[in-house]
Amino acid sequence: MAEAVRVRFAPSPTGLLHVGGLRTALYNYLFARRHGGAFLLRIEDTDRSRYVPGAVEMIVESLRWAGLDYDEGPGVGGPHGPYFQSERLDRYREAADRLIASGDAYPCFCTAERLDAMRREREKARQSTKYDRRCLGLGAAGIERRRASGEPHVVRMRIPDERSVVVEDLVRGTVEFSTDVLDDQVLLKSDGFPTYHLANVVDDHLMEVTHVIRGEEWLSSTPKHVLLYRFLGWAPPRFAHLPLLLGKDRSKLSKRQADVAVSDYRAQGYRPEALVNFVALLGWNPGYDRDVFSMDDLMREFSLERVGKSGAIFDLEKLRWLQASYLRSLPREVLREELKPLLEARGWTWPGDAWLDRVLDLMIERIAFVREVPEKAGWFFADPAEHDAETVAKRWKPESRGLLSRALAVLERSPFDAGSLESEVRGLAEREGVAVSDLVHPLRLACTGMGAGPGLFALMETLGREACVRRIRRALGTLP
RNA sequence: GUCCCCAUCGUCUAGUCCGGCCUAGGACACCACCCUUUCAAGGUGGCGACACGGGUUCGAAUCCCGUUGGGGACACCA
Repeated sequence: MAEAVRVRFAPSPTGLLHVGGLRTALYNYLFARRHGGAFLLRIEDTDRSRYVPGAVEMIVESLRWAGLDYDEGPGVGGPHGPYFQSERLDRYREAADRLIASGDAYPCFCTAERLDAMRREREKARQSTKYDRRCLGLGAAGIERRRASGEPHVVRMRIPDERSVVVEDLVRGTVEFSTDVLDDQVLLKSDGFPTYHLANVVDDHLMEVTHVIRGEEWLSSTPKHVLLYRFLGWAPPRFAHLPLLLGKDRSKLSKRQADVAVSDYRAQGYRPEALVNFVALLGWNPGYDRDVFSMDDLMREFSLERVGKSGAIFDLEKLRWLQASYLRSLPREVLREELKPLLEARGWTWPGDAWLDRVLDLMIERIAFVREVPEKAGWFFADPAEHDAETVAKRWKPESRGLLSRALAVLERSPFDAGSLESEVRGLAEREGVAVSDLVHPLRLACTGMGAGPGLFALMETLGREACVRRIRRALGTLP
């Protein structure tokens, strides 16, 4: 119990970081931080055929963006390196040799073709498709001869007969497997690279990992790992298998069902705090009614005991809500600086920072992403190209034209602050004997081209007299 | 097919370990109302679930068994 907690996130560099991977990494990270332990990143690049150049950098970048800094791993080093499995081949080879020597593993010369044929046949006969152990009986001399002749081979673990293997899982409790459903797993491939199972066990031991926190898809291969620890004479780590993240159709979340890459969400403008908060709540809860958590809060509160067992659908609605609320909590300067390049990209200019802050103040309650300012309120920056047809149909009445031209006359002389504008317009409405809204709606339509948006008087003040007068004149000219 | 896991509102979930405090709580979404020049934001309220069947018990969302449903794993991929 006094041992220091060490956990790891161990992705394979086959593509972008997946939101499911982000959650796994997050739980590992939070668990480490909560217990004052270490969080390591290890790259499981043992399948050279699936290796994607640049994937490591993309994964690291996504983790960094999300605020998950690791204590040991690529780029930061550490006492248990290297942190790329492809650079640790000698360790796996050594472990495999030990297993062969103890009789817990054996070389296998069967070709992929033979294995295929065997599995097909067995499947037809409705038998288990486990390896038939043809190479288990090979004598030492035979093995040596075939090895010497350069015949390719793998190393398989020898699953003991008729035993049960118990996995004590921190989230699932005791799970029991019978060894006769376990296959003689390949540990070392013919190219000399280890499979996941061997590499994972060897590295977790060598890196002194105390808790293996990973997705539920690994639960069924855990008995093999437990056996490997036993064969090697090592104390196994504690296991915690997290419920899966599901797509809308309730199957394991994958591409095609939604955007799954962390970078997709980043590109759409989601805040890392929102994504992290959202994903943290998919499978974990604090035990009391609260759903907004900063990373610090999570570090303080997280515990594996409160991780659930059932899969959670990755449904974006709550993420959008979190996103909007995080956006509103951001300082104006941050929003402003993010907004500038978006405006520049459209060729729009503005009077200065203070003015931009006013725009932001008027828009902040109405957006979830900074990019929605130019998308929904471009009229702050450029005269509207047209007037929204639906609004025209709904708000532009026969008497609107006359009302608007009289309003124009008033506005040309009125002081242009929101308070004065409001009392002028209200005064006019009273003199005309109409409702304030009969003036407000046409004015909004003229000034913004739209039927919805920030309060009219504040918006007009921000726009300024010149722009408002120009737009009202233009509306008078184009509207029926 | 075999093995393993899971099962409370549409979604995320509390409650399940240690049965009564649960006429099942919260959040998102949705609906209504309030605020209001619009749209939001905010406030108030509403809609809405213990998969099913058997037990055990004075009493079961909670324990047991079964059924059904869903998911995962069964590669020289991780």
